[in-house]
Amino acid sequence: MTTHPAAASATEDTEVTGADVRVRFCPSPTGTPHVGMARTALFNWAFARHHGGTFVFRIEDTDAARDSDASVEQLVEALDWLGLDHDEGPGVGGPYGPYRQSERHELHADVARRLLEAGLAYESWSTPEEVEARHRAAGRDPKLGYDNADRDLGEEEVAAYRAQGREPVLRLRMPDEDLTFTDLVRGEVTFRAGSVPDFVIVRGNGQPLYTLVNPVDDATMRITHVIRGEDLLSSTPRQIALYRALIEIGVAERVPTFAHLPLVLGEGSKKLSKRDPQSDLFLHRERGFVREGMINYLALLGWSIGPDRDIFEPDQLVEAFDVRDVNPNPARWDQKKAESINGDHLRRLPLAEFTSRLLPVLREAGVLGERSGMGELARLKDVADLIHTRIQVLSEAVPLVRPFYVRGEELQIADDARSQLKEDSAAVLDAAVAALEPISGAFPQPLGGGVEWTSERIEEALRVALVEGMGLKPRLAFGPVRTAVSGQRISPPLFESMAILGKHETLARLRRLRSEL
RNA sequence: GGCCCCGUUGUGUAGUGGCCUAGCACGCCGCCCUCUCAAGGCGGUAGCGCGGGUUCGAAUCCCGUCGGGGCUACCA
Repeated sequence: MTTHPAAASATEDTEVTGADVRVRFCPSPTGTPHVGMARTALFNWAFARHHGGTFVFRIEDTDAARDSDASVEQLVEALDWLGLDHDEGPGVGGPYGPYRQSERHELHADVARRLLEAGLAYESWSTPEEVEARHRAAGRDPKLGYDNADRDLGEEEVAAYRAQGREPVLRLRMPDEDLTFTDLVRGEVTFRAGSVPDFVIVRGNGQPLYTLVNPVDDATMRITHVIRGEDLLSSTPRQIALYRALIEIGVAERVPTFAHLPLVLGEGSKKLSKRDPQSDLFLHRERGFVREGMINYLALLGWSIGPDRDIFEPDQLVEAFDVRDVNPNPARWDQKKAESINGDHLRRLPLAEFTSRLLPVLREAGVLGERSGMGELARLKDVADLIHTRIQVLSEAVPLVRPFYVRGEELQIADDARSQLKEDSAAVLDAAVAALEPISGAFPQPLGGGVEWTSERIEEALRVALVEGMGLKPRLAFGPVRTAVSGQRISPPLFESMAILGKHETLARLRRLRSEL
């Protein structure tokens, strides 16, 4: 992986390191942010931060028909959420701006003209139909692509085409030699001479294409490492050829180092498509992924921090990350693993922090109002403590927390919980009420203490009454009580829940279910 | 079809000639803990695609083969 090929030129063999590193994330703003895109951004960011280099954010809005401002905003929001801060970009500026491709047309047009003047690019008049017809006539595969037929046309031929009113595209002349480069992820990669035809860099209508604009912007922004998805691997020989041409006309000073990240696959083995809901970064956020969990899982898609560990914080990723360690195998998105990782991060959060991350989710779900009083928030912290180890994504907190914020009469008793009740449930609930009645529900005294309504007292009283008194197995004894208190078959710890609800509310719930039996 | 990439348990990975009777994590199964569910602890399940070499010795090197994937636009 570190073996060096006979370098095509010195500028392709020397890799920039340390603070001179400049990488970029340059999505085209179409649609909503994709997890594969987020992973690409993450690795670029981690690489830059690890080396103390520069992370550039550039909007590649080359395709006016598909690009949208809404998408640009979502991209920014995604980077923001993940905490992938950039040093240069549309919002923050920088010495190599502008950072929106659509604002760089003059540069692109100028470079195209110079390429043409230098004879490195040429005007091409063939239509796709004509190319295909020529292949057929020669008995070749019609799907071979452009045949370089317009490379060296004579004056009269050009004049004839022009007389027909045709508008030529501009093509870059590909070198007639093998193209080899060292990919930081895959090692040495070689494309055979002649396997890549001369490609279009400017449309007939004068519009420059991605094939031109992307390397030109990278070159002029002095990008040193191009870290991107494997789907772009096959366009690398074209870009290297273009870079060499740019160096010749003085636009680029070097060919950057490339690193192609493995694809992110969905279920099965197809590339995770934009249509797949699992590819939608914001859907995961809505489901309750936290930044730390998402970054951790994303990083695991092709990389690992060590042989016996896979939970780490963003700063530990930065500390350890090297794109050379990225595995070239395609990685499958595994929702279960992703949520497990997220659950680990949730548990790592201090209780106060965990609680505050829960707050917006609970408000969104209508469990809490937009404005909460001190009492409501204090109770939330107690409840959060009970569910802290019980959820993997924040949205799972909603059904667990809701019972603590409704009044007894509004509490929904789930069907599966109700159907589990036995004939003796009425007697159990009666006994529970009788056992709890004597415990004082008084509020704590100013200096603390004096509280009798505690989980310990509650548990003790119920055990004596139900387990010892009625001779019931604990799970049978507490089942009906749990249903009455939470409305659920499974709930946070029962006695602690009752302590939080308070005596009045607890007894009301027990009596209510009792009355329905 | 052409070009290119990839191939370790179901999934993600560790592994760069002997430390590998292949480690870790998720998943799955079981046990412990236990008021339910989690968390936690313990144990189990399952893998080097295949075939040839090279070597005293190969998951690791070479060749072939099979399989999967990407690209193949006047999209990005």
